[in-house]
Amino acid sequence: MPELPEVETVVRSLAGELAGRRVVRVLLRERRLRGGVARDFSKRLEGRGITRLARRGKYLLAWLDDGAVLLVHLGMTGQLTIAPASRPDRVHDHVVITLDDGRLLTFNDARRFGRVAVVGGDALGVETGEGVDPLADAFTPDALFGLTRRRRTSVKSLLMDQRRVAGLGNIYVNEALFHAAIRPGRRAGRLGRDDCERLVASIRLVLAEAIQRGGSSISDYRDGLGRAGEFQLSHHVYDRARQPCRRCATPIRKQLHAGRSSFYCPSCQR
DNA sequence: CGCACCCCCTGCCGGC
DNA sequence: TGCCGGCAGGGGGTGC
Repeated sequence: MPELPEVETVVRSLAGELAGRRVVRVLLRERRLRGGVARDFSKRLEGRGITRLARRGKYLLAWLDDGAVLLVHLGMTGQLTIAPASRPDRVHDHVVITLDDGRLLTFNDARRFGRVAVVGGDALGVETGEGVDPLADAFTPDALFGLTRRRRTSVKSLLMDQRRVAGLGNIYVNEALFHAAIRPGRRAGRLGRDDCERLVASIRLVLAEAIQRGGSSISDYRDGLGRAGEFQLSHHVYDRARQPCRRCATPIRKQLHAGRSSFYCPSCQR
């Protein structure tokens, strides 16, 4: 599921609900999430106030009033939702946080690839990585051009490497490369400045539209209030193998790159 | 450095 | 109908 637009949508849907709230109680029902949940997770959260929400790459950050940060990564199937106290228990509800207004903030994750942790504010960089956020001002054509120099890897692999660019996953890389008319398998080092200019603009545009439509709900994704997104209806290539290109009607091709499916139009993309 | 493979886990879908 | 293999938006590790 969740790439930058989905995490951003969760952040936006929860920001007003959580800012100023206090954590009353934490019920940790499953510690076997990615990396394992630390023993003191609940203790570091209980009694703390939540000051504000933010996003870094695919991480959701909730700043606490002691300077620490609750960090949530949704993995593939994670959902972080707020609901009335009357919400019944569901399968895969791994963390249930009771807030001071009685509502429940719940982390549900069928596959348990997600991660929750409380970390010191100064450890954020180490925990979340330092890749440039593609919506940040620092993500310029020059910056991307620099990242690609002397890189023999594919442009798709490079863009999905969270240590370099933080937030893009399989859906939005494929969509952005289609918009920029660049094939996923192109060697990063062979991109020209003009390619990087188009690619930065395409990434920004695709992400902005996706956020506007509330993200892509392929199957599991929901925002913080439980609502599905709609951007999957606007996909041009992702999960459209053998279907006609929306621009030229050529069948969309599916191909494996480093174990992940790539989708592209062999006519529009070069 | 780059990549081909593993792993982690559940759920769903299509084929037989 | 039921079973089984393959695949899925995530990341991490190893060995070549």
